[in-house]
Amino acid sequence: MAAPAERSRENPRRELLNVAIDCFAKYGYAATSIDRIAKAAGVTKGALYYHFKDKEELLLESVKHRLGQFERRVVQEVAPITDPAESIRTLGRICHQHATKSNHRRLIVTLMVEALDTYPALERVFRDMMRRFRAFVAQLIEQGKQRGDFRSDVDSQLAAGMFAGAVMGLEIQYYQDPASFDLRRALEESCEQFLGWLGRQAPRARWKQRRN
Amino acid sequence: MAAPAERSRENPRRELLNVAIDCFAKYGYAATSIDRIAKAAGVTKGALYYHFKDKEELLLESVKHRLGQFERRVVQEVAPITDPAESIRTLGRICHQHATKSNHRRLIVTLMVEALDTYPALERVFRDMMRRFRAFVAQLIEQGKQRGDFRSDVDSQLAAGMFAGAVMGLEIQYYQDPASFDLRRALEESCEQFLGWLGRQAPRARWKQRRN
DNA sequence: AAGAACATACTAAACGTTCAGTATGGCCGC
DNA sequence: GCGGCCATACTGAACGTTTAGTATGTTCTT
Repeated sequence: MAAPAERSRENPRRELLNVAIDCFAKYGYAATSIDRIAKAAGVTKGALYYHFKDKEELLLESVKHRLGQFERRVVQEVAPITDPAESIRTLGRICHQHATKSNHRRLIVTLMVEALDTYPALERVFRDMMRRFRAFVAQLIEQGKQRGDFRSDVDSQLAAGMFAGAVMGLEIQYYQDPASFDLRRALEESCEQFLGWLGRQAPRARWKQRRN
Repeated sequence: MAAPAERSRENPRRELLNVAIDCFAKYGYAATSIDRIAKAAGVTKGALYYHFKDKEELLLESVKHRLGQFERRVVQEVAPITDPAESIRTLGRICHQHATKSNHRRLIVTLMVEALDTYPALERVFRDMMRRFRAFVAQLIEQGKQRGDFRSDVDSQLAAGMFAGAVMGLEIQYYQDPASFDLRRALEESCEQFLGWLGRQAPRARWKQRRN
């Protein structure tokens, strides 16, 4: 047997989960049939049901796996940084990596939208995740305020939501049109825009001497 | 006839399309069965297949309807405005309205994500739409540059993508967690952040005298 | 009475899930 | 070193359900 065979035979469950993650990230939940995962893994449906209770278990484990990896990575990379602005930039870079070099972010974004009003369990997982994410960013912003780096008149929670939104929206445009959308530059500039906004003086009574 | 019956009996096709739009916007394409639309409309499948060829025709008409309305509304409201900054703000307000008072934006965002690598026809529709949207915003930014309102050292196309991304990302967070996410404020602040960024002097060599 | 506007009843395919059976590899007494 | 013994890791077929789509019957309108 020349071996078109398959991957490392040790821990086949993990192997199947990886294939499932790829499928869910690319096609979403509904459009990923058990057969599709099986075919992609070079096995039959039975193999999947040997290792997993049902399709939902596959899904939830996929999500928890990628979500956990992403969040651990964020905490681990941001924790040692003392400058909040640099923390924000690092966050942007991690998201970029996990949106291009791996499919962490794509899995999250895709399933998060699909879950809306459709898969309550998933919906809760992602809602909680987003709340954690916003709380994490908000705390970074609070640090920046206390250091005097950031304006004190911004709502940290709101600002965190704005950051999270920018990242997600850019990612979606990239997934949808990678040929004509430069995710790296967009994310970098968005970070700088965000930091510039946080760093400026309270911008009241701007635009006084307007031309029109 | 006292008539608890149903909506305006005139143009039942339009009626059914409206119901379909609501379902697609809320549940997406795959999770919306023909029976679900029929039940929501108070009819049976027969009625739907009498007026529409198949599910895909229903979908494409739904999308084109809402997309057309949205784009016409944008052009119509923005056209008479001479100040590009005010145009951007208006764009933000329209998106807010179409994300909260109606389901235009939700339909677009939901189906756009679901279509990724799954429904090629839909994918094209949305990819083209996003390109038009970015081109439209980019042109507003160009105007601002020529008026001297905006910095000339930003890539208009890139900036347009950043704006589009911010809007989408905020909307998703709102759909997912309306109780704890204030879309109006987030959109307003994001517009101001964006305009502030466009309006400032070229921000080179900032952060020279840093504390840390 | 005839056609438009449906409802009802059905077909066919896809899909998730179950299950009986099989191949393979390690282990253990002998 | 070999045959029984068992666990792991599957295969392949079948079942029940869901769902898009169709065929045909029914009612209302004019």
